[in-house]
Amino acid sequence: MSETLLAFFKAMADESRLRIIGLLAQGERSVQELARALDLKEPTVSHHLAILRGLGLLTVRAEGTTRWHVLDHAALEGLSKRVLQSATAPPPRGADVAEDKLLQGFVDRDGTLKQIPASRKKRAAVLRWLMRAFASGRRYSESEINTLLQEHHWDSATLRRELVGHNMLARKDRVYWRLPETDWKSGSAP
Amino acid sequence: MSETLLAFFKAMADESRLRIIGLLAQGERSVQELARALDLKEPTVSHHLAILRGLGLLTVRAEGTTRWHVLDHAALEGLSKRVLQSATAPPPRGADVAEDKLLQGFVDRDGTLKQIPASRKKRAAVLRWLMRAFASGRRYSESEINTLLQEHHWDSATLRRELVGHNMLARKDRVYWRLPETDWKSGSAP
DNA sequence: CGTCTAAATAGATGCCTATCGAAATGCAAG
DNA sequence: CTTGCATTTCGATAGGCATCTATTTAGACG
Repeated sequence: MSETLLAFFKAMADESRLRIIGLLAQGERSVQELARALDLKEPTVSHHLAILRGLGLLTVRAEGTTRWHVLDHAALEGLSKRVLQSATAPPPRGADVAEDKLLQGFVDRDGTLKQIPASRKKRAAVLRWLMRAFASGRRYSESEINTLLQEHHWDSATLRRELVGHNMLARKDRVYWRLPETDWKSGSAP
Repeated sequence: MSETLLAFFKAMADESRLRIIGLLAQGERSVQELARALDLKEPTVSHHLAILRGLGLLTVRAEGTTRWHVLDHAALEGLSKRVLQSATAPPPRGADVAEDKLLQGFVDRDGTLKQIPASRKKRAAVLRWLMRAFASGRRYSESEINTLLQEHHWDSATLRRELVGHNMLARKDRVYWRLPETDWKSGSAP
């Protein structure tokens, strides 16, 4: 998934390949034609075409010894849409593998917390996930905290109390801040 | 325009920067935090942040000596949309500067030919633009020609005849092919 | 002003890859 | 089978860029 993202951007991050895409969007072209149009040698063009083929962006048709390449508009559009969606997606879930499955039960794909888990262990996992919204070293007002939490669940007050109870957030006066992750184990039950 | 496109893809074509974007999508982070999270040195992170700032993707807030960076979601989404639109756009008009203005009067943004120009000079310009759909060296059946032309105008028959009359397409039996551009000047009136 | 910390800049190094020439492959035609 | 052409594969080179160390700038605090 994420590999495709990187691969896609790397493929598009080259001027020659962008120009090739432009030409192949207009119609079929042979390697020769492309080489002449771009002022490159055939091996170079072949190299670029291989990369674009690897992403499934091209359709090839052999006619004798020459190969006619053309852009697969649908493939490009599809790939782009998927890439953009994941690139501009709202707060993504963690890269952890262990917790991820657990979270999928309680967190919607758009980042909405469907329900606050009753089980202490599961609740802790969800709270850890919520902590991704808070940077360490920064101080937050209570209203800031609520705004951030409400993006995931309506009951920001409960979540805020839970976070403090699990030693993930600390509070003094009306100011909150993130505690180091090493403290999170020794939570006193709320 | 096209520079922005390349710059955007180059900026996104790096794993470290993608991870930085991921982190800054969740909330504010300092350079230190990012360096620790990514296992990189501060100068490296600083370098990446400068590139992302250059594209206007980040918002920075100074607090003492530390700078809190955060992703500007709107900017990313806007840039992405624009980039994708131009990357997946239908048959683009020429890179010529001279003809381009002329074409804008007859060709819609989506590539539809609104009207076949009556003036011979303007008609020739439009026909030249249509020829971008045809590769040299390839042979086309009449139905292929019609299919390609109908993407731009319903009256493919007239367009086909005009293209032959202007020495842009040649015809023998029922097969058509593109003529070299040097022939296009000496058109015998249809 | 001197010191401490956070970040930016400068300069050096190493990896990745776009590009090329040369050689190999594949296909068509005599 | 041999010849010829279009393309791919191979190996080498060079330029770009991510990353590092070392240094400089800038703010906070006494």
